[in-house]
Amino acid sequence: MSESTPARRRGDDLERAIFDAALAELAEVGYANLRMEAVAARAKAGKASLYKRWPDRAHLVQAAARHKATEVEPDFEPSGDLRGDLRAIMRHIAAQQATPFGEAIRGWVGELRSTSAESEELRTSIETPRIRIFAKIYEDGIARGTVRPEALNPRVVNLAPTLLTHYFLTRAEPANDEVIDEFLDQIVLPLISAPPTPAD
Amino acid sequence: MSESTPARRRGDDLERAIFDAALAELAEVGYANLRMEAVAARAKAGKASLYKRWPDRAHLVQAAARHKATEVEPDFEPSGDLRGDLRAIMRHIAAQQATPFGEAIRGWVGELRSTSAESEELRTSIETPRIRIFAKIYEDGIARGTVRPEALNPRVVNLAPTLLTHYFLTRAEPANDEVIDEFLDQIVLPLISAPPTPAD
DNA sequence: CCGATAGTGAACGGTGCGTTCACTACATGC
DNA sequence: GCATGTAGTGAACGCACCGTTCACTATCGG
Repeated sequence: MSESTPARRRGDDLERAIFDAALAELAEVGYANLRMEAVAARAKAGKASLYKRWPDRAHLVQAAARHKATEVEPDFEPSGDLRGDLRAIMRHIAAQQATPFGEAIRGWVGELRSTSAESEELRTSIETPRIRIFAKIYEDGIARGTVRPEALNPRVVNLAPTLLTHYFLTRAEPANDEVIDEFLDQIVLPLISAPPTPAD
Repeated sequence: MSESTPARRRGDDLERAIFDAALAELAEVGYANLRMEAVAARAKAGKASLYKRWPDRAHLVQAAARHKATEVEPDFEPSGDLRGDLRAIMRHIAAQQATPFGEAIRGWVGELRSTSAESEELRTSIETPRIRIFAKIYEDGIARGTVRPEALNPRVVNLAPTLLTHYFLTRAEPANDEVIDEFLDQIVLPLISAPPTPAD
């Protein structure tokens, strides 16, 4: 029968199951109330298997977040509609924050104390794909003359994600569509848009 | 003698002592490792006195942060030097984040789950005085013609604090002077500055 | 098919939580 | 200045979860 041998998992297989369990628990109870025992039970794994891999809750959650973060972002091709493209990406990021992944990030932030290689790694693994996409959009806009070349400055490229992340971290939920539009129309677009070419 | 009667404190007196102890502990061990017993011991108070006032660690820290936040910010008068004024205020905020207060904020963020009246209150009690100061600076700049009137938009007024807070939350430490200058020169000033009055 | 490797599940001591209780210091009204 | 109520102390307690250990078992590779 199907019950007799429950098919014991190992290695990456098991690891993925643990990540899934951790993220599911995060969604249900939040980082602060995450119990290692609950994660283990949910993953149908022994606690020892968790502690064999990660020294504590913080590292487990960080690893789970990194796991999710590295799942390939769909490659994005600018459509030429600058505002529309930015809006789509920003909504995508906000939607991601509404996910267990967002809860993992919140927990990670709460636990941060000193700059560690691991936490730097998590941060860049989240930022890098976002930077790539925004840079692509801005490059496209620059080529079309709608965006100022200065928009490619790293801090500027990171601005939109920064606004979304800050909003998410300091409230209970991600920015909704209206807030995203405000970010766009009041901050991002005014900053990056090329002047209306008066003498061209 | 001085030792015989240790002068038992009550009410606000005791409460302040507890806040001080909590903030000192936060500075030493961080939010994640904050122990109620340690706070009580440091404040030379009974645990019961803590739990009489706040239901748990999260509420205590939130209250301590609010307590610090409402300590009056020195009233700031714009000097006319837009960049210099902004730089001074931003450095002030960054310095505040390097303080136990910053650690309290980090803990509060990590614990946030749903929008509660208390957490909204903490957020606005931090934002409001900052908004007042930045608005004052921008108004002054508008009067002098160096700042665009659109700078008074709430999201724009909040931009500089947002950048600082996001930086602080996602790293182990607050923005240093160089980062602040980059925020100013690459984001804030380009966004708020009035165009160089070509036809005036 | 056998040895090595990796996972399971239960048990354990330790620690901090949040509560309770008998006791004590201070504050107030008389 | 004495009696009474109020607020704080400090120790103790049960509990939940932590992180570890161990005897056992399933799976993998040769």
